[in-house]
Amino acid sequence: MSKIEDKCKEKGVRLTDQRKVIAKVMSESKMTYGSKDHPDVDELHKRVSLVDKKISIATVYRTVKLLEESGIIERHDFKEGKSRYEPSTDEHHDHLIDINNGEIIEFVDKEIEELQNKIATKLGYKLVDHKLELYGSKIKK
Amino acid sequence: MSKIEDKCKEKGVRLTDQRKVIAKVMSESKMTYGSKDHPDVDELHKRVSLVDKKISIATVYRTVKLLEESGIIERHDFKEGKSRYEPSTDEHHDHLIDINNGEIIEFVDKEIEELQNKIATKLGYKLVDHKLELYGSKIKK
DNA sequence: ATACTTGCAAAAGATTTGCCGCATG
DNA sequence: CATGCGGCAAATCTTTTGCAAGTAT
Repeated sequence: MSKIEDKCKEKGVRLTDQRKVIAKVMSESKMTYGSKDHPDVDELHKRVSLVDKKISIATVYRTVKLLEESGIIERHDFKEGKSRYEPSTDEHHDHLIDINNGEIIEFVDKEIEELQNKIATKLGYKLVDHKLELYGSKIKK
Repeated sequence: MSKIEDKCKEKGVRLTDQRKVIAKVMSESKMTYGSKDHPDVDELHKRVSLVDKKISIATVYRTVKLLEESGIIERHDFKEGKSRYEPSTDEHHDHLIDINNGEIIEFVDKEIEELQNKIATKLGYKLVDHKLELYGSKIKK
């Protein structure tokens, strides 16, 4: 059983056959496609279709929405017209996107997290969520 | 003549009647609607229509795209389905979005800018662009 | 004349939804 | 039985584009 399936049970999200396939595909995302994998709905649909070609793209849309609202996966809107998804992780991370080839590098930086909290507080707000994306090009050596 | 019109001339962007109206509306955005103003295309179209109701929304789309590519205005994709725009400023700033009412607070923080540069460099990238959005709720006193 | 702009409506791309049959508790 | 779920196609929403006519250089 996949990690995401586990989390669904914890959160009381009902697991149908279709959802199990989608959960499995999401769970195996980085394992199979590398740490830079952040598939969009179309890509997810292609992958689940390999397992069960009857699953419609509408179901994929409905499921990622459900999983996102349950905090099980995360949606990102990088500078394209569509959303990309990844399984939620225990430790929050941010993204650096290679502007030349679209590669996504994940990073964790405690200092920047604290700083964001400090800024929000200074402005009179409680920080609930945040988005930090760096866009850059590879330095050649 | 509006500030944005000025910048168009500097950059060699041709100024048609329609573009002048759109430039004016963008220039007066924060002056007229407050520092929290980041209108979307639909809102811009409404505002330019008050000046000249013949201007089509397609022209507004084409013009904001042009202005954005020229660096004269900036596009933001906050967590909604559509883009919002604001005139470019000399000093870079980021945004805090009130999750309860959608209000946008702008802020500048040198420290966080430096930190981002440092992170990109450490990862072997030259930082070209970045996006930082904080989402929070107002602290009551 | 040549190249750029615009308005209109149609097209496109991503996402949502109505309907209805099907599955599940 | 009652509620929720999934497939399909149609609808929606934002944004882009083809075309023909108009404008500027």
